Amino acid sequence: MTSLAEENYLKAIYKLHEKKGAMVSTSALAETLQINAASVTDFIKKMAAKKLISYQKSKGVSLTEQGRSIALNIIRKHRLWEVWLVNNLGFKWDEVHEIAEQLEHVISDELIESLDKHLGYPKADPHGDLIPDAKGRFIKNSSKPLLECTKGDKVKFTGVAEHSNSFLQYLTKNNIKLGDEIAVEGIEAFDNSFQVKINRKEKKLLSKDVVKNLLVTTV
Amino acid sequence: MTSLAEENYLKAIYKLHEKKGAMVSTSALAETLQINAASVTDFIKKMAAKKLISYQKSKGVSLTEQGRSIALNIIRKHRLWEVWLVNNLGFKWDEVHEIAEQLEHVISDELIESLDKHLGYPKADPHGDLIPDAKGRFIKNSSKPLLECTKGDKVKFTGVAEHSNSFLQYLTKNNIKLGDEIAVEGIEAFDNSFQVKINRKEKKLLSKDVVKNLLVTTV
DNA sequence: ATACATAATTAGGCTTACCTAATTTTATTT
DNA sequence: AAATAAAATTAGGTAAGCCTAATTATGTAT
Repeated sequence: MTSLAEENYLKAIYKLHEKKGAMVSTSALAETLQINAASVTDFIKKMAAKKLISYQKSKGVSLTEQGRSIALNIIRKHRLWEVWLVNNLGFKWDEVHEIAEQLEHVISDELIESLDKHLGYPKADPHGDLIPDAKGRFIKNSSKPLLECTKGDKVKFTGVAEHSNSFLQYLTKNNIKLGDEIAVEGIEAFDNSFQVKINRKEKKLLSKDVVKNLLVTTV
Repeated sequence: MTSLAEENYLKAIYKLHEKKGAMVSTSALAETLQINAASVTDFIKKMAAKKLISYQKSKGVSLTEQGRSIALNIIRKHRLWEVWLVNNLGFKWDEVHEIAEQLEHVISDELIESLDKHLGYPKADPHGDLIPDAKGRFIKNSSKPLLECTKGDKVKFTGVAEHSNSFLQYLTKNNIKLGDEIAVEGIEAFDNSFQVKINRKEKKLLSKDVVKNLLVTTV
């Protein structure tokens, strides 16, 4: 059995590894989990003893196969619940994170497989994050930040690299939604702001902070 | 905030009070929660200090208004989740209890109100147990055990007084479902078994153990 | 009313998951 | 390379929620 705390550590380690690569530091974990670094050191030693992670003193941790598999299962559950909350219960994409943080810890394979089926086996959550299958496999996609595009590119908005409410609400307020077509009409060299046209209609100016967090796929 | 343990104690106290009336004993709580009596004594003292229950040493506990309100909220959530699991995810009525035991502790008023709406404001769960509203109020119904009926009565099966899997599966196996009409055609004085006719078609013999756990409403 | 059985409580302990303060290790400057 | 800053660890401690064993109440039968 894996405790609630262990599940949260595994998820945090997975996400930090995904973002920064290599070993995950004690302080990074402490920061994301909002737990004192001393407590983290303590806890990761116990997790290493259980073979959930491998731990090199003062160097950081990484997931074992077992740990990675559990982490992906939590992420799978989190994202499926988010789909349900948005598609079936009518929540907005900036309202579902906290609730899914609780629902992801409910234990029942039958439940999660039924939910997956009920939702029609979605491939991504409401933020465009991919949903791993029951065996922890992703259907790889090829999205990249809009920032990496050049003038003349025509792409589809398929995900966000930043999940804060303020960013999600900015997009909502500006009527930018997953699936929208984005045409890059110009890039300001000075501040990297993008002049774009959304869905062949609306012209918009997007700041660098925005374009680096919009993930897009070439159509 | 109310901890998981507190929520489980409150729910157990509520149910024991409902079944047996009056004060709930330490040993009854220990038995239902599968926790040592000494631990229960300890815990109820802390709950009494928080005004969740009132506790008379060596006499037992009862819920305060606050405790009752929390207990009813947990029960509300449990039953709404059961409805969802059966109606939307395709689970059987004997498969939902454990999952709902976990889901009932998820905290979000918005979630539970959206769920209630999504389900069409159901009045009862898949076992016929009434669902309290957000303020902890029930729409009282007038069901009674089939055992209390007499020959010639024609009633509707609206709930079960026993929630064990073996009983629920017995009913499923014998094709007896909520909403069925039951006509009492005869009662055997010796063993209190009932000769009934279900939905004006099937004749069935039901033992006393069965009829005392079938809750029915006069049509 | 006394003896006995059952229920409840007290006392002392354990584990999990956190904390602070002090110390050691690692990385960065100068 | 020494000094300093930052990160990580160790040591000792706490609260929640459980445990066992021992003791004290309560209820029942004679």
